[in-house]
Amino acid sequence: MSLRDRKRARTRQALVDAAVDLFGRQGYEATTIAEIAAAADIGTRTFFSYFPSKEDLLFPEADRRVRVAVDAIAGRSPDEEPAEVLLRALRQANDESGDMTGPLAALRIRLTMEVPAVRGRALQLQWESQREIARHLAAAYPDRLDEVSAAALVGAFVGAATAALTTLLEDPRRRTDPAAIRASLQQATEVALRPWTPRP
Amino acid sequence: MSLRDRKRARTRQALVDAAVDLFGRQGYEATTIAEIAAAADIGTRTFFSYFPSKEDLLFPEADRRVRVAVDAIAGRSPDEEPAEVLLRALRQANDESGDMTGPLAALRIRLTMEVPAVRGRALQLQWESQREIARHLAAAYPDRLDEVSAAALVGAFVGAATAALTTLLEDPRRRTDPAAIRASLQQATEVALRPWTPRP
DNA sequence: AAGTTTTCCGCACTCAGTGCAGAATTGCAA
DNA sequence: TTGCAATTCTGCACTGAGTGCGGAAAACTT
Repeated sequence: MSLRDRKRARTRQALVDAAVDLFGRQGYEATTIAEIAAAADIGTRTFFSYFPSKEDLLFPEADRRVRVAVDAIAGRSPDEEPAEVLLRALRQANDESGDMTGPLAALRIRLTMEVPAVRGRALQLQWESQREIARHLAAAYPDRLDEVSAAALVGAFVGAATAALTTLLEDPRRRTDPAAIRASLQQATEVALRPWTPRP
Repeated sequence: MSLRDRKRARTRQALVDAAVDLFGRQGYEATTIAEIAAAADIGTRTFFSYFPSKEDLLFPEADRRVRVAVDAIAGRSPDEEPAEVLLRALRQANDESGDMTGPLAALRIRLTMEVPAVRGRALQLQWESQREIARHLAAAYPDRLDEVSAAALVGAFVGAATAALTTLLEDPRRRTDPAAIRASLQQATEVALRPWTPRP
């Protein structure tokens, strides 16, 4: 890794840190990009060569989750059902992306609920991830899933998990309890996948 | 309906018409709000008392679909399963909202795929609809569905249908033909909902 | 050390969106 | 019809996101 790359990574991280700090202290909308850039000690104009928009500061590793999920699909075992692979892939994406904890994650959850622009960006990123995963899943099971069915399967799963998790996180009591969250996520995935799994 | 209300409705429609025309001819991003307002013969400033943003011009009846779906839930028969009611509600929302045909609908489909800002708004509106429907469904089955399960169920339905429909509409041949769109919608909901329907 | 490539960043700009205050329009009552 | 109150319209001034451009600065290469 060259000096250039290291410096660039450092600046990028500084931007995220500055943003988390400022968003947390003054709120999202009250913080301008100029302030964030100043706090990270770069010119305002330069900000846009690191992030395309203000919202993206909150999702600095959006592609990593997708990569993990895609790898999980690639590493399927020969007798796994599509729904099983998908379940494993999404679980792995949540576990391994390492993005579930820390101040950034907490802030992201809060702002996604409170600020429409952030929610919009979150939904858009999720949508793109979902499509990418569906493409890979369809490619992994060319004779069992056409593209439309794969999209429906992934859509059902992600939709159920997202909706359930959001509803859950709205309750301030449950929001703080990791065990409750994990349990409900489990419940949601079961609801979503039940129709696709073989019945007794 | 008073003069005021009628005039207001007429202006609102004029804005949508002007926007459809301009978006279609020059593209979405190349059209400014000032142009649209001028075409509808109102001041630029006044635009924002009709629509909160440029994107919303493409979704002028966003609440109607939700109302239809909620009414459908309210009119359930006593022995209907939650999934059946939901299926009927979503079908009805698509059929009755009358928003599936005409130049606005065609433009909306195209721009939702092509312009990120439009897609973001579409996803956000869908998200809100979904939550509203989930709330009503949970209220309709207080002893069978808790809030989280209802959210998961609706999320799975809507997610599957949306993903399937989008994948279908990506085919440029189908996208231009209203009959094909209707057929695709039918097909998409069938694919998406097949797993939930009773098996032979 | 000199030249090449990449990154930085100030400047000027466009456009979305907001607050405000006054003008215009409409509704209502006498 | 006229006069008054409520609502709506709209110009003005402003903020902030985001872009294009061109030159300065930094990093890489030989």
